[in-house]
Amino acid sequence: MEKVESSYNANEVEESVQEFWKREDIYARVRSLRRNGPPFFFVDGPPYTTGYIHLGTAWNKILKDTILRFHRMQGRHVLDRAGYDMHGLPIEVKVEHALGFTTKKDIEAYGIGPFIEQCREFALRNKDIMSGQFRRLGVWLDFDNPYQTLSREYIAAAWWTLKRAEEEQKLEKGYRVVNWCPRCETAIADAEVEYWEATDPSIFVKFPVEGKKNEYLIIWTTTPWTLPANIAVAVHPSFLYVRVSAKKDGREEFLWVADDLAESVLRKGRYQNYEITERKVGSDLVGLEYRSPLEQFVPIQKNIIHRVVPADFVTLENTGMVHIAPGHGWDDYLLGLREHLEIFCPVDGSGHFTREGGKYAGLSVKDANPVILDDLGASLISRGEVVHRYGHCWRCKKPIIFRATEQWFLTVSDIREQMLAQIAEVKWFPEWAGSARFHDWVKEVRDWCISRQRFWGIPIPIWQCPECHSYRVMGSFEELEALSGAPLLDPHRPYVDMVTIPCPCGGSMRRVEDIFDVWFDSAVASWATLKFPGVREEFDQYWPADFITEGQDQTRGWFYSQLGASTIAFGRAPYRRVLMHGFALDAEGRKMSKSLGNMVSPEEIIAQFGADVLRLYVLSASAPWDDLKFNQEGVKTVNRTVNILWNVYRFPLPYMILDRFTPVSQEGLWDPEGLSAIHSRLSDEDRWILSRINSVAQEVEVSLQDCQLHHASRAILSFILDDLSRWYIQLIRPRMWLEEAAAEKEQAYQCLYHVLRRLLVLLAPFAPHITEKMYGNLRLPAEPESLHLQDWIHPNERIIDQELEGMMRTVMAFDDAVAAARQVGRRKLRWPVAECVVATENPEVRKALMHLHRLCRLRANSRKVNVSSVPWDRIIWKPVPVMKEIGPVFGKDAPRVKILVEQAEGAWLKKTLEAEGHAILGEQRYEITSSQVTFQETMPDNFFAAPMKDATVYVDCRLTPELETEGYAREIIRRLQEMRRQLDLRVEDFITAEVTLSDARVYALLKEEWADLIGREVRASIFHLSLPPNARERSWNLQNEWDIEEITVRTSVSRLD
RNA sequence: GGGCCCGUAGCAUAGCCAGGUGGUGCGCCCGGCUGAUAACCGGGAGGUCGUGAGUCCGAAUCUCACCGGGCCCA
Repeated sequence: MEKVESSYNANEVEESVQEFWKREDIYARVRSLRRNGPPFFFVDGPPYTTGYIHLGTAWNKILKDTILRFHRMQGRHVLDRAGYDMHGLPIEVKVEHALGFTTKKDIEAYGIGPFIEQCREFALRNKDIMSGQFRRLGVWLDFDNPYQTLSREYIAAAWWTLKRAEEEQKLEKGYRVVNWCPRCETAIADAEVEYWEATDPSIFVKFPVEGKKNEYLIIWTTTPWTLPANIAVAVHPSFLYVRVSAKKDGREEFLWVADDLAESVLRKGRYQNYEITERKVGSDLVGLEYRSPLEQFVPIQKNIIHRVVPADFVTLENTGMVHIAPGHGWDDYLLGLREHLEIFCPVDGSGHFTREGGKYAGLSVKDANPVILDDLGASLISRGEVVHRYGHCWRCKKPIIFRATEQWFLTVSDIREQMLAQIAEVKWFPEWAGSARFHDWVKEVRDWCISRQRFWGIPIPIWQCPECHSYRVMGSFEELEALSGAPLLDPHRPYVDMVTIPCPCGGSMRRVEDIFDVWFDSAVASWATLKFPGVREEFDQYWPADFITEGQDQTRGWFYSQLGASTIAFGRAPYRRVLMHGFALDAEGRKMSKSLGNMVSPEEIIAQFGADVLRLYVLSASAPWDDLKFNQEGVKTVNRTVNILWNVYRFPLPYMILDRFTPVSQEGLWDPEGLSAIHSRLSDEDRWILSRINSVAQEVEVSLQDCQLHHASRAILSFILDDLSRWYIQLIRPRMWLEEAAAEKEQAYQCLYHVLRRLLVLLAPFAPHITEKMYGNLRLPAEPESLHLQDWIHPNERIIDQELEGMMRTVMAFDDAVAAARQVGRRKLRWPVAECVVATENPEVRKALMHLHRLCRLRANSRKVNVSSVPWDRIIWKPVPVMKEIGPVFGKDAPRVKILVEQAEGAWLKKTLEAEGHAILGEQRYEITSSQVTFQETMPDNFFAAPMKDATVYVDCRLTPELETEGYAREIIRRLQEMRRQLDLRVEDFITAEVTLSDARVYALLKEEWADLIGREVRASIFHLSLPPNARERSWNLQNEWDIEEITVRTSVSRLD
């Protein structure tokens, strides 16, 4: 053990600890220590390699690290491989930007090979940056050997999984409407669409009914560019529709529209008046044919037979008639299949009209909008704008469109029920994350479009013959190499695209050009991280995962993608327990985002307070599943508590070292059970703190098992602050100062050491640096070098004494009340008082105060602490006449009665009235009743009161010469100690000192009994107490003059060598 | 528009599932302590428990509606 001179400096402590971990390879040693323990298979949700971490990312890893450290200490062999998500559009977009590209054509011109090399380099570089940031948080995952979605072994797992899907007949090629990003020129999954408000045209258009003059169907749309692809109009079969005759600009028209909406539609179209000429339910309109208003601009439209079709999804909004373009909408597409409509999609991958788009060919859909509006001419009966939520590509943030294209799907809608059943098998924290939230999401799943028309990703291992159109799925590189007869050097594009397979039909199979949706990458993480299918043993031994934890946004993301892929491949969920955590928000409860400029960087907080404080803050500030509102004050508060912990730790060290203290040990190892032999001989406060540390251990253990990290961390923080620092340390300080060897001092050392060692174990998962630093200094030479090589210590329930803890709570309350009463009586705590009386009717309070009498006297600095029943018999009850009652009863005698009441003996009168309801006063024998008197409680002179729970505390603040003397003595001692400190003396140094008093009376009081004691207390070998004329003239190291209760005191101190 | 979660003093939170005087921390004001000291302790003020209705003898807690925030979806 060594003294710790400096106060807590987070970065100094943490840097030295991290350096120590690195130098001694502690993480590897911990892994090797737990190698043979029961396995705990954790899968790290892979962060995307953006190159920076934000508060939410930090929180995520801190949660993981704390839980994993807890399990390691319990002896579990924790599989803790970190993971990174390294493919996909965000990186492509970054690289495109760096190269100044705007379209896919630019990339193709540049060359896919060089392009993906840049992507790879970007991902690898950022992975390393992020690993460094995670390490600085104290996170112990295997960052030296993370799973990486771009690695060969990882890609092998993805290929294997697709083959499994094919075997299970869950892989399907389909011509379907998908979310499409025109900028990225690729399909994107439902999970990749972000919705926010956007302004679009809002138009009402009339479609001429075939064979009728001036008769029209009216539809509404926000996407004019889909009108060239219109095939049908949908009506609700049971809605009522009307044909109205309306006039505009003198011309009569017949318009079909839903009955309830007719008026608003006609007003929008500025029709002067209208008249209903016919009514029909929707089903009777079905089959009605109409023509496209754009047929002169889109020739193909002339050949299409447009008709009215029924659909349940039609609502009574706008016109009640819905424009259907099966090539441009999901509902439209499904309806098209059912009604055998043509799937017409005249828009290409970049969002431009094809030749089929007629006049609009070459225009982007956005640019086509105004042209189409012009071309509609009189068919456009109203145009406006609408602000609505619209989908955008979550990678490039551009608005998406819907396009019917050929894509590859996993038909997860087939296994919906199976997935729902698996969700119920998983243990969710909190429970509703699974039973409500995830369940509701999976209930609605559609088939998963896994193909993307991009470059940087896992190539989809499907080879197809351009001649006979048959295709084969490659389940492994070996399979491909065997069939193609060529080695596969890199499974990425463009290298893999060069590999061809001979087709039985005589053709040459080529790979389809698509890559996987990146969600498919991470979906296979739980087996890819075990190097499955390349290696089989670990998978058999560990899979499925014991635990994963991610943010609530991952419900639709990783929780789902893993479940889908795993249910297909293995028929079950790939995880057993899932903690869904919240989002990091700013102090106003808003989402942190770059555009709002309210991002909090973990690095800033670490620079100021250190990683341990950040960890404890995020873990204690809110329940893991609630959103975390970041609050700087909260961080400061945690920092204060950590600082106190440091002070609590360094305070006893000088004394322990001075006394050559050695903790109880067995074979050189500290013995956690070592105090049991002397437990019954320990003082109350010792047994209490031992009980408390076990109670806290119990709470921490139970809370951690239940993912209640906030409860666990708060219990520890409050133990440090309230129990250890504010109470136990204060109580045992006098014992530490004893000069001679004494059992009570030794016991205080033992107990404090025990509590600190236990606390370190509890706190290690939460704050791994500071605890490691403290452990390094407290450990015995034969013990492991690192705290993290120690086992978790389970609470010892035999040591927990609920009754004692309850009694101590009462004493703490008493302590507060005494301080309050003293404050009223203006008597400082340093000045002893003669007596404290606690008036109570609560037997528990009485028992606590009697039982812990010594502590009460010590804390109150009182000669006596007595317990009384209520009312305290020295309370003076001053009778106060109630004239409103007395007046009417006694009439003109009232003044006389008033005086009699005021002069009556209060205690007697109160007791009599309470017992009999009336009392007789004076020679005239006036009969007084309860309602005519109230009693004012007054205390004996010099007593001051303060309330505590179920009791009142009375403190006698009167000074006697004896008390006064001690008070002055304490004041002088304190100032001499202050001077020792100013001189920077060590605890063991001796001094010579002189105290000169301006007041002869006080001098006389002190001289007699206190001079020696003052000298001893301040470790003065030579000590003089004097009056001014007698002060010795000599030179001192330090001289001070003080004003103590109106007496001038000169103190002089020199160090004695 | 739908699902889930959250809304308690200036700020952050406990209590809510199993209804019965609303706790705690920070900040603020006042005081104290000083052999942990660029620390620490006590006291005080401060609350329509988002709003409104309902159930009940009794609602922060249960129910419904609405408002605000978050995540997800359409």
